Amino acid sequence: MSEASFRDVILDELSRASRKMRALFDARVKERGLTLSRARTLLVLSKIPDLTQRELAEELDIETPTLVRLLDGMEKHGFIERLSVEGDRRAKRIALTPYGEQVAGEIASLAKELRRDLLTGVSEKDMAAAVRVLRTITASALTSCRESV
Amino acid sequence: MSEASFRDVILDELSRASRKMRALFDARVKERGLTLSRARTLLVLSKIPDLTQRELAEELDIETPTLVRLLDGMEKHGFIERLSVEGDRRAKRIALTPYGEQVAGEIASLAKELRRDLLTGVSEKDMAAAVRVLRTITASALTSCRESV
DNA sequence: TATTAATTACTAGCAAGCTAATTATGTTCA
DNA sequence: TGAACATAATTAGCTTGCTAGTAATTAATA
Repeated sequence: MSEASFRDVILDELSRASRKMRALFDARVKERGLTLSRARTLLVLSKIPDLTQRELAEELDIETPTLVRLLDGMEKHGFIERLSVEGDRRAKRIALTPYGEQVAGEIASLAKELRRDLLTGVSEKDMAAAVRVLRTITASALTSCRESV
Repeated sequence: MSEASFRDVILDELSRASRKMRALFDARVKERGLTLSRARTLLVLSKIPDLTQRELAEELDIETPTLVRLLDGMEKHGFIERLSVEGDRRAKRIALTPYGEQVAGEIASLAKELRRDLLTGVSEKDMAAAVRVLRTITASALTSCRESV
């Protein structure tokens, strides 16, 4: 029947799924001052302490200016602190506050719940294929971007 | 080796791929005043003329306030016009300008190029699986969202 | 050592996306 | 008819994301 090929729709489906996922998670956690990005950040920070902003941005795969504003919000909400780095007065290391630590603890189960809600019925095989495709897209985007420089 | 399960990383990979795709396309077309969202909008408008904003938002699967600002920008760049709807003074129908029409024509090949660059090496089978997964995520997000209301 | 390079975080400015609330207009129905 | 309800576009306010450019500091090198 008259369905467009997967190739034709996949990029659209990609951004759609990404938006819907974010909207759902954000709606669930907004009362605590959380968002998907803040949750991701808290998770990373609880696993790898004492990252500088540069390192944290790399870990999250976002640009440093994006992180600056993300951290501004998180600092305002009392999740994190910016601390100085001895030996480099330019850098700041990001530390969880006790409150941030506590919230980070709760996020693990929220993330689990999100995965359960969004991925039930998805076979392990499809999941593997999807991850392959997503990684290809990411890698190719990077390559194409560099070529045009 | 010690890689996290696909289930654990897929949502992260999803938002990453989406961001990289957008960044690449935006970088490619920014000189013409285009963006990925504007391009998508132009494509829809060239296929289905005379949509109202409400209908267009539905077609694009975005909220109407998001569309308002999207159209503001596109109007400013001369891609589209807001025209009145006879019989309903609340509504506006969106029309391509001649220039918008011309740009819409160019977008088809830009989209093709994007798909080529991002999806080479991806098997049709993986593509199908990925689309299945993405649609499941989108549908489940909608369901979960409605449940919590 | 002094100058040049690179690096770190930041600001500014833009666009996209969301929700909530508003205004104007249409529709329904008592 | 009038009152209540529904709908279309908008505004306001928030977050995320990007690029480009800046100030301060550090590293490298002539």
